[in-house]
Amino acid sequence: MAMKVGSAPTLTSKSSTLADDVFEQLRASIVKGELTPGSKINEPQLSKQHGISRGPLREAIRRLEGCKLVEIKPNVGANIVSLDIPQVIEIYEIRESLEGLASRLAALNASTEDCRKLRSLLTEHELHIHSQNGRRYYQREGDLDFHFQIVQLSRNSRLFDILCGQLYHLMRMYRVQTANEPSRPVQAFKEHHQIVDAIEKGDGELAELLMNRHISTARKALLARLDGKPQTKFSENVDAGPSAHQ
Amino acid sequence: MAMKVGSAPTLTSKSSTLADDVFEQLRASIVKGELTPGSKINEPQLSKQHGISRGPLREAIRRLEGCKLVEIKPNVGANIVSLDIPQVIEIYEIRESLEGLASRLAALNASTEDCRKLRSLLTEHELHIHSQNGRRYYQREGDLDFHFQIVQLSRNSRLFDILCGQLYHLMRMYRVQTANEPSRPVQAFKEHHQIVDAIEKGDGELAELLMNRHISTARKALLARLDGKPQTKFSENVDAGPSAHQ
DNA sequence: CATGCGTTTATTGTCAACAATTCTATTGAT
DNA sequence: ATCAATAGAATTGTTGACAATAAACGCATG
Repeated sequence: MAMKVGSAPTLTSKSSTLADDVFEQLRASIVKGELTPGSKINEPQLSKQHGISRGPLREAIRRLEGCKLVEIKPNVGANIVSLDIPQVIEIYEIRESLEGLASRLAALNASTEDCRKLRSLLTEHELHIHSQNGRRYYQREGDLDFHFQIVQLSRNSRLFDILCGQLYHLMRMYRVQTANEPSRPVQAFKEHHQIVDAIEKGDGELAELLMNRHISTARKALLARLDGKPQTKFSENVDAGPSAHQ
Repeated sequence: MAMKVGSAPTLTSKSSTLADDVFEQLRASIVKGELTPGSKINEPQLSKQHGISRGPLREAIRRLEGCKLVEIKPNVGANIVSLDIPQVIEIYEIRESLEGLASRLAALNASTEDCRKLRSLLTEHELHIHSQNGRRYYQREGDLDFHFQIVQLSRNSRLFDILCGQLYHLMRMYRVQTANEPSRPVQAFKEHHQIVDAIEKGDGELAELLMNRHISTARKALLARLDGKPQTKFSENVDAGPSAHQ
């Protein structure tokens, strides 16, 4: 089996509980697609793989349920969630509203130093836009990194929880599922800069409007694809076979 | 009869697990204020009170954590969340965005039958607005019932989860804490009707605008109170004394 | 009298075993 | 051969006990 499921937070870490550790590991595995969407969670198997008992594992699963990464049916078990396009569109609708709000608040709160960091993040992304190998990675993660920063600047902790604690993980998961890098990198990059422009000026309403448009564009692209391929359900292999990889 | 969000599932209920049952009970207790905000959760005590073991109880607590109704610190325990005014303002900001979205979507989706139900709900509320005893109840629960219906009509399941699964419970909790019925019942009532007007016409943008204003008004009222009383932290008695209620 | 330290107690974290339910597959009948 | 019923296996739900950590207490000491 793969020894290193999540990265390495295992340095004499005492202050965290087993349930919390395995929760983060499982969340990473789900988002990366190592746990295939739609597949069933086998508690005895998973507990053995992670070297823990079923007690903490079940608590971790309950946390995953809270993040909407698994769905639990009583007396049946938990399944890794599988997003279809209509559901992703729902998420985009919510992102549109909430990140618009975040941008407006960010424009009111951001210091000049904050804006400088945003710019540097964007210029860093620009370096990777035209390199082919960096393209795949930075178009996926980098985009969400930018949005992550905006949400932080809003200084609304609950807004942060909803977006960064739930929706962004689902977005990453979806993008890994479909191997879907944003289809319009250079245009999105320009829009990011325009949003920072508005934030820099402290123009909250403009920042909100631009962010709304920015996300709305992506949503409409997805909607167009939905009309094209009427029924695209990912990962029909709802199999949790033992030792799928080895 | 107004549909309740999570009412009695106790009819020969076989298909639910102990953890789920006690989760709903605890959520109700927290929202009603029977479990005082800020107080600590004692697992042995609670498990005895509910006649279950600590295993399912801990799973229930983990679900409560997902709803942001308790906060868990490793090796220390879980505390009932205590909302101060800035946090409630954060929630209002999010509601403003999300319920605006919900109203816009509702305007696109609502059938004439849906609108009729909305109207009947409002007329039912009107009956109770002028009766003194009904005032307290319907101004609290009735208001959220209306918003609940709007969210349902949006047909965005994830939006429903966020608002009705998290934020509304926190709102109820806060209103119970402060014994705070909305301060402007008749004006709010009018605004509700205007929102239904817009939904009936299928005017999504207007519905969104009106809902935004509607919630923004409440938020600003809260903000004014914040400036008046600079530091209002509810329930300073962060005590988990034995038999706190009796 | 306050303070720091060691002990005691209580609570949380974890585990392994048991009970209850669901899934699977074999058997038998039509 | 198809379907139903049933027996078996596997998985989930639940429990009580044990270990580890944090809180509470007493005591000695400066």
